[in-house]
Amino acid sequence: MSAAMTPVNKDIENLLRSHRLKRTSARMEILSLLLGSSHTISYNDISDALGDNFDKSTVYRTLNSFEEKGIIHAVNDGTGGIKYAVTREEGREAHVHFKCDNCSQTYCLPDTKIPNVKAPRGFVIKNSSLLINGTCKYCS
Amino acid sequence: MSAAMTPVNKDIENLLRSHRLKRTSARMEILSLLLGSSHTISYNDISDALGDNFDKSTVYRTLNSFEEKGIIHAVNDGTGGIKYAVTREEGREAHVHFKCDNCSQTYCLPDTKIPNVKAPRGFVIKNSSLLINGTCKYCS
DNA sequence: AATATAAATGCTACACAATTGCATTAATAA
DNA sequence: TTATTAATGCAATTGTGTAGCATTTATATT
Ligand SMILES: [Mn+2]
Ligand SMILES: [Mn+2]
Ligand SMILES: [Zn+2]
Ligand SMILES: [Zn+2]
Repeated sequence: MSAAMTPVNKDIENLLRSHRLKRTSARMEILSLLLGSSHTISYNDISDALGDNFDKSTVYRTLNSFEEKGIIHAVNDGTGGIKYAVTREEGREAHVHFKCDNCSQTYCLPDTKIPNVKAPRGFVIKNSSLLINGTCKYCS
Repeated sequence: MSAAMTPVNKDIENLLRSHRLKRTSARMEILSLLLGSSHTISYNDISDALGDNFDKSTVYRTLNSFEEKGIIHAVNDGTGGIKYAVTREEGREAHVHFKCDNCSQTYCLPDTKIPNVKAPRGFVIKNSSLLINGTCKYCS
């Protein structure tokens, strides 16, 4: 409570304030996890990392709030259960996600954009998501 | 039971026999639904169409059998719950799926192939799935 | 046609992800 | 400091899918 605030904490507070979200410890800790992760994380990852400090519904509601505000985005890698990652500048455009068959982590590839495809007559494209499976750079 | 067999039923029987699956009424009816559908269908679609003639586990197991044999393929359109479609000749290659925001049906686009993407160094691609959202040709 | 065998089915229970209503508590504004 | 509003915890509930096991059925064999 009285310890000097780390820059990271300041960043998180600003992020919350800029989206008009109250600064609660659940949000601070969950957002901190998300910001510090190189890959997408699930409810279970959060639950494991934070113990049972927060109720399941709080965690899910927190993730939903972040997503509504655009702070994070959801990734469905087909393993049942949604994963999330912070949306960084380069990743605002629709980017590819990569699921490693070996370590089963799912990564944002913010610089790998989804190519345009031409749908058949009558199909109007709004947006698209591309999931790649394979071996990630840490496993190959 | 004694009515003349329709050609469609013969097709279905042959399909089952060619994959060494026993001809049961669950399989006949579920495969008939799948063959007759222009879009992917879910467990719930099957359950609605067939009433409670078949147990939930039978339906799921039937779908899993069909998928293992390659008769159908699974599509995850992010709505929670897997959908299935018969794999037709043109669709054996990885093709795009289209989820309509209006009618919320999900379609195979067997002629729209998934473009190759170049992943960052170290990421080895095995396969990929591309889901497009928008308005389908029946809704536009 | 009767029988044997292996597979499919129905039932029940369970697993897991996620959501909801509601009373309580905490964060911010005034 | 108080009032207001939003967030939280808890318990129950929903939704999707799986699993064990006794029973039934499809098919091959006699
Ligand atoms: Mn991403
Ligand atoms: Mn398809
Ligand atoms: Zn990996
Ligand atoms: Zn439509």
